[in-house]
Amino acid sequence: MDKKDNKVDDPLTGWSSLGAESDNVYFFGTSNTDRDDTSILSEFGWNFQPAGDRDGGGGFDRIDEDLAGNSSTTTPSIMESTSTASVSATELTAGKITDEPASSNCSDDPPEKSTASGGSSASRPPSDTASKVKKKGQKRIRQPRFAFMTKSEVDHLEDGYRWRKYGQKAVKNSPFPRSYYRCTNTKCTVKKRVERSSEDSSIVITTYEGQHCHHTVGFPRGGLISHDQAAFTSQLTPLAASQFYHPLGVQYPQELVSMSTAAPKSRQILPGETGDQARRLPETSQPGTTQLPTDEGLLGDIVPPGMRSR
DNA sequence: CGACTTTGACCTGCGC
DNA sequence: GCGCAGGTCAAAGTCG
Repeated sequence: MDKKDNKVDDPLTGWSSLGAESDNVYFFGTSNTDRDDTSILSEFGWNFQPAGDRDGGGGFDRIDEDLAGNSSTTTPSIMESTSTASVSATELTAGKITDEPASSNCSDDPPEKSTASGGSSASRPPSDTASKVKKKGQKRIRQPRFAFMTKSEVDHLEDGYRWRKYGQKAVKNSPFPRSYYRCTNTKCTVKKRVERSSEDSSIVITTYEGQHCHHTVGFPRGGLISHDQAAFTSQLTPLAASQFYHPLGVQYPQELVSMSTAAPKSRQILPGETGDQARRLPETSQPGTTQLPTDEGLLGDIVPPGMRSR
C-alpha cells in the first residue's frame, strides 16, 4: 500500500516518514559537525554542546574520537549499514520535531486513555465510548517522538526503564513484526516501538514517543549516576553518545546507525499478507529479556541529564 | 499472585 | 464510502 509511503511529514504529529520511498528522512547526522543535531536533541531536553561551550575541554571532538577509536572495528560497518539501510537520505532538519510540547507526560489522565484510537469498544465501559464520542473530531495529539536505528542482535534493548509490551503487529513489507511497549510507570505515558529493518535485519529501529517524567527504575540495576558522568556523556556527539544512551533516556551500547525524529510509517505488505492475521508474525519475543550483551559495568552508571536522581 | 507477554479483535486515520 | 495499515485494548496464558 502506498497510502502512507509518500507521507512526508505529518503536521499534526510531527511525524516524518522513513519509508524506503521517501527521501524525507530526518535522521540525526552521524557527524559531530552537524550543529542541527544539538538543536533537535535539545528539543528533547538533551544538551549536546560543542567542546567550546563546555568548561574544561574534554570536548566533543575528543570524546568522539576516543569513542570512535574504541569502536574502530565496528564503526565502519555502521556507516555502511547506514548507507544500505532504508535511511538513504540523512538530511537533518531540526524543525521536524513535533510541535507538541516535549514536556512531561506524567498525568493522572494519560492522553492515550481518552484519545486511544484502538481498542474494542464492545468490551469497554459505556463511559469510554462516551468519551470517545466527545473526542470525536479532535485530532489525536501525539507526543514528541524520536527514532533511531541501532545495530543489535536483540530487539528489546535495555534502556534503564521498565516496559510492558502491549501489542505486536506485522509490519508491511517487512518480515519482522513491530512491537509496542509502554512504560510501566503508571503516570508515565512514554511508549516505544521496536522493529527490525526489513533491509538489514541487524538493525533495530526504536521509536520513542513522549518523555519520561520519572527516573530510571534501578538502572542500571541499582546504579547511581554522578553529575560528572552525566556531564561527560552530555558532551558526546549524537553518534558517540548514542552508544551509551539516547536523548530520551535510552541507553544503547550497541552501534547506533542513525537517529531521527521520525520512524518508519508504513511499508509494503508482503505477498499473501492481509488483514490482522497477516499482520501478525511469529516473533521471538524475549519476555523480560532486556539485557544486553554489553559491559553494563561501564555503561550502567550513565543516565541522561534530568532523569537522574537516586 | 503479581507482573508481563501473547494474540485476536477492534478502532482510527488516511488515501483513493 | 471503502479498504488498508497502524495502533491499541484486554482476556488469556506464562513465568518467577
